[in-house]
Amino acid sequence: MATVPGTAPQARTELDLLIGKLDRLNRLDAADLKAIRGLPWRSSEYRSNHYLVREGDVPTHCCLLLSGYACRHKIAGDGGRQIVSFHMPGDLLDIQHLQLDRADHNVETITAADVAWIARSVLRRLLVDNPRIADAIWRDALIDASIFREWVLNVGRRDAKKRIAHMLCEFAARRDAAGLGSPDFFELPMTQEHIADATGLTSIHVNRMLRELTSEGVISREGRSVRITDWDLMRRVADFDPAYLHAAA
Amino acid sequence: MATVPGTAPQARTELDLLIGKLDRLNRLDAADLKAIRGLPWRSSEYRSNHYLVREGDVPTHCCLLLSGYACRHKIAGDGGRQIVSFHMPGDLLDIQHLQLDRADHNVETITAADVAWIARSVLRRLLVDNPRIADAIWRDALIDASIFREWVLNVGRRDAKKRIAHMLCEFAARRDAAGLGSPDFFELPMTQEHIADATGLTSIHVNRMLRELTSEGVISREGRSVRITDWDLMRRVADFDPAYLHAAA
DNA sequence: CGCCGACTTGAATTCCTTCAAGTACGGTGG
DNA sequence: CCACCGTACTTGAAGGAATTCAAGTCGGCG
Repeated sequence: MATVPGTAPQARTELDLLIGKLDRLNRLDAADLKAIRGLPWRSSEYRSNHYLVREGDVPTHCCLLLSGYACRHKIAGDGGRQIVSFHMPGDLLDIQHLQLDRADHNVETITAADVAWIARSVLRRLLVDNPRIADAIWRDALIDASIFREWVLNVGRRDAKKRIAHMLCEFAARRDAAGLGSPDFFELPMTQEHIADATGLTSIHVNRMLRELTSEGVISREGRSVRITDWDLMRRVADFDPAYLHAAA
Repeated sequence: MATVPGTAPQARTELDLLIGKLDRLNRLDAADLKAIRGLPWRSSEYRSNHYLVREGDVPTHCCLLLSGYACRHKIAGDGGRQIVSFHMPGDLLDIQHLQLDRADHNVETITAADVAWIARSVLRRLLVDNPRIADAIWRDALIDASIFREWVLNVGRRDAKKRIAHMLCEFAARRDAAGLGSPDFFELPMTQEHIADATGLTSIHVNRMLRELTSEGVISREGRSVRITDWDLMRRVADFDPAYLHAAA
């Protein structure tokens, strides 16, 4: 878990994913880029299944995922886990802590991951001084909320196969929009248990449904790699309409 | 559906609920109050089950609920409806349209309601000019997102009785926090079908679970009025912890 | 080479849905 | 005033999607 102070500008290509994302949300100018690149932050490496934030924490820093994958989740009274979002490199994991003092959910790595920590106060100042960045980040937070709404629909009103297919579509579409690779073929970072906890199912049933999606020719699999063999069919099976992601046209 | 231009300050007690809510989220000063009271808006009355915003719309105005109740919902491909939030007087119903151009869900009245419409551009200017108001509104939006996360958990990982009980707890707690009345006894504005569509169940099963909650002495009912007879038991049955509402201590 | 986590498969069970009636209530018009 | 109607609510029985329980396989790693 080496800690690297980020000082030299040329060492900060890690921020390029975030900058690209914010620029897509709201066109940034040179001053904005300079402000982001000048942010003081320190990064740490973590193994898979490491808690970055725990429910109840009073965070002093916000975290940015530089590499690897993470999720946010809540634990029910009976111990059941509900994953509420998946995250990929370039995502801010807990931007709500700019305004809310206490964490209402957990943030945990799924794979090994590099995370940049930025002080809350520094980030707040950045937003006050750079309205374009502020707008971009608020848009990001509001899209986050839109995704939660779609997840409520997914878990509340779709059957198991559609839920899983929809989750795969969303992962592919967001990955594509973030410039992280093709939406047709990709390696899933999450286990079938992660998928189960995100879709409100058991991992056993996820396994069966993935099998069915495969046998029906919607996807093909090799290990954790997935190929969406028929996107047209997939969209129908998953009831997937990417409008809720509010990705730039 | 009479339309009343809001011009005379003394006619604007309708805004007091919103002002109270924002002040609770982030202490406002006299200038803030003046700015809010000076907002140009027009209000309309609507019957129950009236669409205020439709998925796909490009809204020019944001709406504020002055009286009555409303919900936001999405429709699945098979026609199933998923309600993603309930709203009460004083709530801004679609603040995300400050930043996002296209509605990703519907907003519909549950009861007869008075709604104030405020132009997007006017609201944006208000937030730029009044940072305290901006912070309050962003906090509100982030709490909204927190509630969505809890709903994902509710629908994904709790059984039918817990889901319904949790929804009742949330309604009571938010109503109480907004100063709209006691959390122990209240009239539900929504039908059992609304409850079903919010919890991912059928109205038939909602009916049976309400019956069970009643026979177990957790609640008592008369028409649509509900009394929570044993809050301690209710919290346990519902797996309810109000921390996610981020209500001021 | 043996162990552990992730994945796979089958059978029994359960919670919730679907289907099918029927009741209660408020509003409307004859 | 009351018959009529529509909406919301209630109840029972049958069916089904997903869970639970129980084994067992596969692959990577110490």
